[in-house]
This record gives sequence, C-alpha cells and structure tokens, in this order.
Amino acid sequence: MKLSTKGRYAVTAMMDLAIHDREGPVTLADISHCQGISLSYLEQLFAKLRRAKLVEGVRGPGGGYRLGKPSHQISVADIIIAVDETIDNTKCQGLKDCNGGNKCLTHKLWADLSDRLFEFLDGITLSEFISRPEIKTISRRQDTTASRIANMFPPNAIAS
Amino acid sequence: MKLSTKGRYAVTAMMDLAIHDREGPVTLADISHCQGISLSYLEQLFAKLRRAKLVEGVRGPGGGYRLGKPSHQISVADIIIAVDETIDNTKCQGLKDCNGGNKCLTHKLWADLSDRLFEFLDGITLSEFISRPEIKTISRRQDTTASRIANMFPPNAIAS
DNA sequence: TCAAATCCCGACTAATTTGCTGGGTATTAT
DNA sequence: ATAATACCCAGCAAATTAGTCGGGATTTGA
Repeated sequence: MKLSTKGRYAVTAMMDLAIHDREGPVTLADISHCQGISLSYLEQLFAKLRRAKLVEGVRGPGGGYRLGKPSHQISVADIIIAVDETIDNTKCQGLKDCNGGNKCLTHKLWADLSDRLFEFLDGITLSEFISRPEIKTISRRQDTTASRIANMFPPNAIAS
Repeated sequence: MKLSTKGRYAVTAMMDLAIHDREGPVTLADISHCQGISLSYLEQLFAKLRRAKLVEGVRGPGGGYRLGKPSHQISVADIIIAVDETIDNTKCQGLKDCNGGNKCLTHKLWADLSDRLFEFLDGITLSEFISRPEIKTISRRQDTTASRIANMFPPNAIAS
C-alpha cells in the first residue's frame, strides 16, 4: 500500500469521472486542463485504470472516458493499487531470524497496520463523493469544446 | 499525507524502539542489522525523528535512541509526517477556476479524503503494538554486542 | 470520403526521491 | 586513552515520478 501524488492524480481524476458520469464520457484534455496534469501522463495513468477495468474508453469525437463499474463498486484502494502496481515488499528482506529464532516482529506489525489501512481505503467508494449536495450545482462544465459537444448530445443519446 | 517505503522504515524502526523501550536505548546498528536498512539512511531518518521530538539520542557506549514521549502519545501519522516533510500540495496548482467560477471541486474532495486518512493514522499509536501478547516473549535481543552491554547495564542504570 | 477528435502506444528526457558510501566530529562509559 | 556510539554532511547511484514527443488506430460529423 503506497500513497503518492501518482495515486492522488488517479483518485482525483476518477472523482472527476464519477461526478460527470451522467453527462457522457469525460475527455483527458478536460482533466488535464482542470487539474494541471499533462495529457500524456494522464494517458499512462488511464491505461492502467483501463487494464484494471476501472474505466472504459470511448473513441471518436464526443468520446472520452467513463467509469467501468458503478461508482459504489470502485473504492479508493482499488484506484491506488491499479496505478501503483504494489509489489509485495512486506516480507522480511532476507533477514528472517533477527529476533533469536522468531520472524522479524516489526514486519508482522507493519503488515497488520497495512491491512488496516487497506480496509479503511477500501471502505471508501466514489459514490460517497457524488452524493454530496455541493456537487449538483456545478456538475456541468463550461468553456470547453467537449462540454459543448456534450450539450448537443445529452447523456441518454449514448448507449451504456 | 504521503506513504512510501521511507515512512514504512520510520514506522517499523519506531515500533522497534517502542518494543524495547524498557531495556534502555536501542542502537541504530541493531535496527540496521535487523531490518536490512543501511546505517546512514537510518541516521537521516532519525535526524528528522529527533527534530520532531519523537526520539531522543543517548551518546556514548551503551547509548542509542529511545522514544521521546510515551508510546501512547506517538501516532503513526506523527512518524510519517516527521520523515516525509509533507509540503502542502493540496492546493490547486494555479488553476482555481476550472469549473465555471467555482474552485476546483476534486481538490476539495481529495482534501477531505486526506483529512480522513490522517485522522485514521493519527488514531493509531505505538502503544497498541507493544501491548500485544506476542511481544513479551521476544522482548530481549540476542547475538548482538549491544544487547550484551544492555544486559550488563539494566534500564534503571541510565538516567532518563 | 475526409478530417477532426480522441484513445492508444512506445520510447525518450528531466526532475525528484530513495538509499548508500564514506568521510568526519562530539560525547561518554570503561 | 580507547572504543562505542550518536551526530553531521557532501556527494553519488539507482529507482521512481512526471512529462514530452511522435506516431498510430478508431470513431464520428460533415
């Protein structure tokens, strides 16, 4: 379980998708512009999110990305693990007998802590964020080509 | 709030200190040997922990590090923040008006999530780990010079 | 059909972080 | 005095992070 700016980028981008999910796909250009992340870097992150089935891409004009599952099935832990590709580094680095025959105790304690953290983050889903009252008032973007196109084609025009 | 191997090293090292607190100072050489971290890297981490008053150093032979406060006053969040020097990167990177005059919403949502995570980790203190039943059986080290010296000089011989 | 919008992909570069090496100095128990 | 230890620091190498570049491939509107 790792938590870096990379994970933060992914989580905030996914929040963006969840908030605007009803309006059809969100373009990476929008997210790039909004959150100040480079487009290609976002593409790399979304490639991982796509492989983890957390998002799905829609090609062509008016396309973009949308959530790959209902928002209540996507947890913060899911997102972070998808982009961070956590290798298992909780095992004792070749030093198992450092306490007189017992396995390294602190590693076990850390593993326990790490598990608790994972459970905590796994219990928080994207649906929590879109259910807030302050979301609805600003759920429609302005000043971007994508939103203009989206306005021409309301959500129900795009098959799910 | 960042969570990397650096933070993990610091937390496990602090667990080590907490577990062996009754036996006098723990040397960095011990931790280095036990957890497979280089001595100098540990020195860097402990310099930060010391500045944050989480540990205090005892110089000279038989010295080492001990906790700077009672274990129930040291949270996991304290340790991670001490070594990671979290700069405030939650603010909108120069792009405040990305939602039609409103502040960037996802940044607020992330800040909320980050706060919850902090509270979670701040609620876990080192005292939780030393109160476990499996600790007492292995609370005394073997095979190290430091422990032999420590045995010669029981804890009460070292003024706090 | 054609061009635009967009996802997709791989390689490259720059910045930052991580972790280590190796040299010191200060303090203190013996 | 000597050895053990904390403490300090400059620099270096590897890994990771972040971003760039240049090209596709696919879908859609005109």
